[in-house]
Amino acid sequence: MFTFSIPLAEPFNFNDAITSHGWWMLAPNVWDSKKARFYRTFPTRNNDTIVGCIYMEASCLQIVTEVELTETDQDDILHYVSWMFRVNERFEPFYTLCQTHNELTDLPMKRKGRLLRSPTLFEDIVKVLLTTNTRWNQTIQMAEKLTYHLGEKVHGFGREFYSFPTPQTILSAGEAFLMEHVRTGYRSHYILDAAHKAVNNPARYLQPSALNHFREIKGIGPYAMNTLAMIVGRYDGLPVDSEYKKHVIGTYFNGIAPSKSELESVYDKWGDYKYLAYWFDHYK
DNA sequence: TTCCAGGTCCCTA
DNA sequence: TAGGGACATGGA
Repeated sequence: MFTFSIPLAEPFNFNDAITSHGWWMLAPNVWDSKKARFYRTFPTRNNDTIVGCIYMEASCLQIVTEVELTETDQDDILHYVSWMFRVNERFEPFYTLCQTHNELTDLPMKRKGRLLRSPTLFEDIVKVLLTTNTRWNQTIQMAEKLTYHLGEKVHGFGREFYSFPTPQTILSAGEAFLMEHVRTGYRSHYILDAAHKAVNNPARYLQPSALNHFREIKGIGPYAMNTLAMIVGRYDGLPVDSEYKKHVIGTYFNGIAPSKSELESVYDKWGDYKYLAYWFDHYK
C-alpha cells in the first residue's frame, strides 16, 4: 500500500462532501459509508488505470493506492482529488450569507456546502447529459453501463473497478454501440458530440475557464449549463428542471405554478450563491 | 397502453 | 421570440 496526503487549509466534513450531491452513486465512484472510504479509478498519463482509496484523517485527505506511482502520476492524482473535493474553494462568503439571512445556518456550522465533482470535466459533462429527461435510477444505470462496456477493468482493494471511458474510446465505440449497450438513447448523439469536441479542441471545452463554451455542446441547455457552472464553482445560476419546479412550487407557492420569472427569482437574495442555497434548501 | 422523468433541439408562425 | 412536437429508454 502506498499512501500520500493533501493537507486541508479549511477542514470539512468528509461524509457530507461526498453525499451532498448524488454523484457518489454514479460509476466509477464507490462509497463505503460504514468505513468512510471513497474509491474510484484515475487515469495515468500512459493510459493505465489506478484505483485510489480516499479518506479523511487528521485534517488531511489521505489517498491510498495498491501500486507504487511515479511522481508524475502521484501529482496528477493529488490534482484530481483536490479538484473533486474542492480543496481550494472558499465557502466563507456563502457561510456569511447564511448567517446574514439566518437561513441554512447548519451549513457553516457543519462546514457543509461542497458538492462532489469528477476528476475530469469530460466525465462531468457526460454525467450531466445522463441526468437530462430521465429518472435518477436510469442515470445510475447508464453510468454503470458506460464504464462497464467502455471503461478499462482493473482490480483493486478486493474488487473490480472500471475506468470512466476516455472521449477517444467513446468516439471509437460510436452511436450504435452506445444505443445498444449503454442504453443512452437519443443522448448518445450528444455524448458523441461532447467526446468529439473534447478530442478536437480540449483547450476550448475541457477547461473550467471554458464554461461559456459548454453551451455549444449538443444537449447542454439551460439546466445542464447551470449544473456545469456549479461544477466549476459558479453558483449564480439555477438548475431549473422538473425537480426544481416541484420543490419551489410546493414550498413557496402553495402548489400553484407561478410565472417563469417568479419561479426563478426565489433565490435572488443569495446572489452569487443561488445554486447552493437552492440545493441545500431542497436536499437539507 | 399511456405517461413521463432532475431537457433540449428544431421547426413554425 | 415563443410555442410545441419529437426524441430513446424503462418503470409505473
